[in-house]
Amino acid sequence: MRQSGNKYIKNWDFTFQFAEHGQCNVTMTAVVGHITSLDFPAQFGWGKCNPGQLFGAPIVEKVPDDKRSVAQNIANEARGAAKLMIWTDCDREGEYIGWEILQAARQSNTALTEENTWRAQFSHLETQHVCHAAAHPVRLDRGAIDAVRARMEVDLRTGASFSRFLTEGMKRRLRGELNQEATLSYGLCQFPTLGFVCDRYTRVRLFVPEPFWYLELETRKERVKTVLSWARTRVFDRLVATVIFRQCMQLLFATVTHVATAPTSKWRPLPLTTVELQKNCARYFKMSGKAALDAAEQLYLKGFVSYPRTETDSFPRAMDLRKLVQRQTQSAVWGAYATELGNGKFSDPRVGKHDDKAHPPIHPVVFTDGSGLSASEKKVYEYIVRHFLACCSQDAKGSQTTVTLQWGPEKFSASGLTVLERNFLDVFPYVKWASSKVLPQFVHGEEVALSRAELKSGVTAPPQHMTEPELIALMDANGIGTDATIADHIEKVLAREYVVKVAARSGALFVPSELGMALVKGFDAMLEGVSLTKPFLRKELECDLGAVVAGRKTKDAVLATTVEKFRAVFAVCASKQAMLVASYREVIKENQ
DNA sequence: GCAAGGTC
Repeated sequence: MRQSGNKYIKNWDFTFQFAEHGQCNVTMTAVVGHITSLDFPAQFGWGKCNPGQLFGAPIVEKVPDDKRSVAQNIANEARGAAKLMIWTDCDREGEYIGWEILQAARQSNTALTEENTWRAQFSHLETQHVCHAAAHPVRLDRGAIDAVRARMEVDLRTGASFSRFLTEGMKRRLRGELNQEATLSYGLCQFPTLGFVCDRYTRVRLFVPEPFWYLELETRKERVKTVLSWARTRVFDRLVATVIFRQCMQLLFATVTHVATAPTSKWRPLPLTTVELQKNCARYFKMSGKAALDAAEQLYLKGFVSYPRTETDSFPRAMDLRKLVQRQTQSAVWGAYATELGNGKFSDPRVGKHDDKAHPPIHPVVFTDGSGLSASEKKVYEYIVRHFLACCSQDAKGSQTTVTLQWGPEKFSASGLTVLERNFLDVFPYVKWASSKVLPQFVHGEEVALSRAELKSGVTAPPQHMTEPELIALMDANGIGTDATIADHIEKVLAREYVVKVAARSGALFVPSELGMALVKGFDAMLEGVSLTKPFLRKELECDLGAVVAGRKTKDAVLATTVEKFRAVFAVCASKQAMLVASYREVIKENQ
């Protein structure tokens, strides 16, 4: 092992027998994410050109200062190499990073080309799997490389142009009204994130409560009171409710039309992904998604848990999960449960539908009793272990009885649950599933006397303000950001003071600031038929990038149409900038 | 001073 010029990177020399190339002298080294970043040449820097020019400006690849040692190490080690083999994550970004590595290597060795560069395909680090990857390399995937390059260009051009436009334009026109220190940024991910928060806020503010009416029945049998709810749930017309109620009231009995008892179960969780970890830490521990991810990363660097950024919700078949369960038996808290699993209660985890082809689900690797960990690291470690043990358990089993009564023309029902086997629930206290009161024995066709029949009324409740787990779920569902960046985008809209985090008894809530609300209202007012505050443009881009990967579209075609689309949107915004300013003053006035 | 993506 030799040190490199970067303290995180070591160079390892060994020999290896490759199936295709025979015995080779190998140097294995590493990078730390992307090596290069896109930027505009100096003459297109901030304040040096009209922001609208950035849609057509040249773009250059730059090695940022903190990556110079990484690029230099690749160049040093590649000198004299006959072949290059890429072992980065097997996802789109990993493919592009592989291409960046090839460019860095070519700085010292132009004999290296895409023709003698090989790509190992692997998604976890089991020995067998890694050896198979070494023996069956493929080529770098041009489609994936092109797709990432297109994404980078679109993000840069749109982000830089709109951010400069907003920061310069808004501050100049709102001198004395807007904080002159502020940076007003735009990004294809941060604006939809802001949009979700504003949308919810507006729905809460504009909510008009609506009265509704419903029928409720009660029977008393075997001295047990059973409350039955209406099959229609509720109606919003008082007259309709009254007419139905009068009709029913002529009958003093209801008839049992259906009674059934069926087994039911509460499913154990799917193998843990990053998004799920962040949502659940936010929900159960009131941690921010960012704090949860940071803690998980620390745990990973200390060797306690697997790689924390993954979208995969199924374990590789070859993984020895029982061994991982066994390591948890020494815990004073969940050790007994792990021991039970080892003694025959182990069950193969459920198989989810997501696979990022790069990492397995998050799981504990090494046991720790938590000493030496921070408070958040302890919480996150315990969550990861309990989630993993729950995955390797059986579903909870129960029995559900449902009874349906016919009262005149209307149907009513009640159900009772008996939990028979708790299984994973014993190690996973975050999920609640409890037996309800046992229903009395109803018999099909039986006429039941009613102890109470009521026409009740209620009022619809407003939606609640946005919570962090809800926001994370919305971003995930709409393709805003990735497992690794969702928390960053939330931090970004907070840092820009577009969104404010308000403490509440149930956990933090997100509401837009006046500035955030003004931007969303302003952009929505300026534009027709296209929205910068909704997730659709990002989704369209992701869809086009998928087409590039699949070879249905070329990078240049996607870039041409996407950049043109944003150039046109930018032109509209630039011509209607007064509307943004008006929107800001309007929001301020409304709040006074 | 700008994006979003990767990561110790």
